[in-house]
Formats: sequence, C-alpha cells, structure tokens
Amino acid sequence: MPHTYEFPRPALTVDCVVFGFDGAGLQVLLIKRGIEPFLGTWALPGGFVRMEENLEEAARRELEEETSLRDVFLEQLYTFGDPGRDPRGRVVSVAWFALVHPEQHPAKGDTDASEAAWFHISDLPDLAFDHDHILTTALERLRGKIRYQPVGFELLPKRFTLTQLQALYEAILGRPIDKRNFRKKLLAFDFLIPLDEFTGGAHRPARLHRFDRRKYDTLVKKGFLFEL
Amino acid sequence: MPHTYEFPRPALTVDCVVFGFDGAGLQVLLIKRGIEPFLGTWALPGGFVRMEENLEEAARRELEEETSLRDVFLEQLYTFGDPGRDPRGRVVSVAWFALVHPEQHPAKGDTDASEAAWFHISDLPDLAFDHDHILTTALERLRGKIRYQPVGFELLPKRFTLTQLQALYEAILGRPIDKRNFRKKLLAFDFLIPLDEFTGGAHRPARLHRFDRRKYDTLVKKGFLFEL
DNA sequence: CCAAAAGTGTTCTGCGTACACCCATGC
DNA sequence: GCATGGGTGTACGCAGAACACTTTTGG
Repeated sequence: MPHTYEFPRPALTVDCVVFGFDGAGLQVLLIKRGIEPFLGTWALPGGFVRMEENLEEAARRELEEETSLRDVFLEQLYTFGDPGRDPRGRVVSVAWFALVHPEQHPAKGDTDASEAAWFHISDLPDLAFDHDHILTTALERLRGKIRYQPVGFELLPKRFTLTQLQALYEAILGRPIDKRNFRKKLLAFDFLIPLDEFTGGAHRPARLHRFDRRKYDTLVKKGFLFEL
Repeated sequence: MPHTYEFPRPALTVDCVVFGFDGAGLQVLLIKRGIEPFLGTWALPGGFVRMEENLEEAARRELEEETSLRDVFLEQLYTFGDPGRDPRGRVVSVAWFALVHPEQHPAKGDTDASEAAWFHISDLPDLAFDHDHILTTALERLRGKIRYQPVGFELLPKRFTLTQLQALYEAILGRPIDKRNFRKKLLAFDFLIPLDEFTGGAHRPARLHRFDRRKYDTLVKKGFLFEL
C-alpha cells in the first residue's frame, strides 16, 4: 500500500434535501432519527456511502430506504466537511438536492423504519447536525436555479395549470408575478403544451398543460437561454 | 463506537482547477506528478485531506505546497467519487475552482518538489486520473459564472484596460463582443473606476481601471443583478 | 507619415412592464 | 345570480444590438 493510504480517513455520507410543493408553499421532506446521535431529532435523509457505489447511487439508495422515493430529480449540491459537524468524529457529507412531483410524495406509513414528514420551509423544526446550514444552501440554490433552468416542472404534477405554475414561482421567488406577463412569456416558448383537458372544481375550469422536455432541450442546443 | 463507524471508508482528497489569463487565452495550472500512480503525468494540484482541517483549508494548503499560490479566489466545484477513478482504490475528491491574478502567477522554479506549468485550455496534455473530467466541469462552471458574477476581475491585474477585460470575456465566452456596447454597459455600472494612469507601449496609451468590489457589493445588496 | 490600438454616439428594434375587464362554472 | 378563479391585449419605455470614424502614440 502506498504512503498516501496511511492517512486517517474521514467517514463519508450523503444527505438529501428533498423539495416538494403543495400548491401553496415550498416543502422539505425530513426524517426523524431513530438512532444516536440526535435520536428523535428531525434530519435530512441520508447515510453512509458504501465502497462499491458512486455518490449519486448512495444518495438514491438512502433516499429510497428512508423515504421510499425513486426516480426523482437529483443534483449534487455541495460537500460539507468541517471537523466538528458530527459529534461522532470527522464525517464529510456530500449533499444532494432533490425535486419531487406531488404524485411521487410518499404516503404516510410508506417508510418502514423511520418516520418521514413534509415541513413547510417557513415552519421548520430544529435539525440534527449542520442540516439547517445544508438546507439553507439548498434553498439558495433552488432560488437561483429556478430563474434560468426549468426545474419548476419537477415540483408540479405532470399536467398542471398555469396558475399552479405561477404560484410555484411566486412561492420560490417570494414575490408576486403579473399573470398576463407570466403567461405571455412562458407560452411564447413553445415547450409548454396546452392540453385539451381541464380541471374540475367549484369555478371556471382551468386548462392543463405539460412541459415538453424534448422541445426545451432542442431550444437549449440552439443557444436559447431560459430566464424569468 | 457506533455501528456506522464500522463502514469501510473511502480516502478523501481535494483537487484544484486553477485558471489564469495571459491576455490571449485561458490557462490552467498543472503539476507533473512526482509519485505513482501516474508518475510523470500532468495533474491538477491536490492531495489528501487531513483530519483536523476543513475542506477549504485542505485545498489552500495543497495549493500552496504544490504551486506556492496563496490568497486566491477559491470556490468549491463538485465532488467526484466514482469507484475506479483512482487505481489505488476508492478515493473521493472534492474539487475546487481557483482564479488567480497575473501578478500572483508563480515564477518558474517557485515550486520546490513538483514541477508546475501553465497550459492553454486549447492545448492540454493528457491528465492523470479523471482530471480531464474535473477540468471540463470547471470550465463549464467558469463560462456560466462569468455571465452573472464579476469573477473576471480575479483573472486580471488589479489595474487593467477595458480592452484587456473585453479580451478576457471573449476568450471565456468564445465569441466576439462589440467594443462600444461592452464599454457602455460596463461603465454604466459604477463599480469600474477609471484611473489617471495609462499603459505605455507602441501605440495610443489605454486608460487603466480598477474594480471596486465595495461598490459592487453595495449594488448587489440593493437587488442589482450583474449580467453580460 | 504610417501602422496599430484606443476611444467615442446614434438609431432601431424588441422585450419587459404596467394595467382592467369579461368568462365559465358550481352552488 | 353571485362568488370565485380563469383567461385575455395594448401602450410605453428602456436596454440590447448594429454600426464607422477619429485620436494618440511610437517608430
């Protein structure tokens, strides 16, 4: 074994910040820890990386084990490695950033071992480790990202109304948006497909739309830059 | 020791992608490896993280040890951890992204142990490990970042001409920019301070400017968004 | 006086923004 | 028929883009 191998090694974990949207506000999926340290405290889903899996596989595995979520939008966020961030010793965590459609939201009792629950970002409990810091970083990333990448669609049902889409942008950006301008701009890009389906409910039905990722990707290749 | 500690641990390293600009093109600082594996191959400066230092400290320490660079602009880039990226076994690397002013460029022979050299990004040698992949990721980040953050000034001398600044933007974005529009736009923001100093040389002297970070930060706080 | 780089203004077009009323449905 | 949310068009102002000539210096 070469010299370099004799360095003591930090432990390596992954943690996932899972965002959802309930029509009114942005939510985060947390689990209640079943082991020490921080037993009983809410925390980001995550755990130790295994030797044979890559980092994204580790994040997806932990996410499924702890929240039953699969096939979500997942992107690496940042790696947190300050000594002292874990009372057990040196633990470095590669944090991930996930977006889930409402159809994917796990039902209550869907997770076996640990308890999982959605929290509105304006009403969060105390979190284990430095998870509040990780969460803040993820939020900043989401707010920045939504303005120039079409990530909002990852948080909505596959078929959605323009009002839902607008509410999502308003929730994430934290400011009101003019309805007519919003619609005009988004429909001018032709990656939003109006469907011949409508919502039911107590009032005038709203037309459903879907996001056409293929058309979007085509536009991007032509040098198009999405911006809101 | 709790159960979690019994997991085998990957080794943890940091690697730095150091960008420079020589007036014509973008450059990267590489070191020639003095040890196996990949002995004699060019590689990103970097090395193992020590147990008592955080990740940024590790990156700065390795950078100084291997290239004599200090006090550079440094930002975390991405963490690379595929099994098999290092022939010695499982090694996860937290990659960093650095920008250095020409005044800071290390002179030849400035580095003791290892040989360091600048390479134009259009003329790179074969690299060790997955460092070509890391470098590509860093380049994408730089190209994206320069459009909405004033990182270009980190690559120029403290006092620079507008022509230099334009050449930098053209080199990074890979397209020509209209001189009058470029100047008009940048000078409209008042964070570019014209000095009463000029370049010498064979032709008409050019006025030097400096970037006023304080004014820039003030504007950002007011919700201003830089964009080019 | 010539070569080389610095510096400077105007016009046009398109996009962001502001803004108010009618429509369809369930109850 | 009324309450509720869905859906639509226009006018104005500003900022980006296109574009060519004069100035200053050294050799």
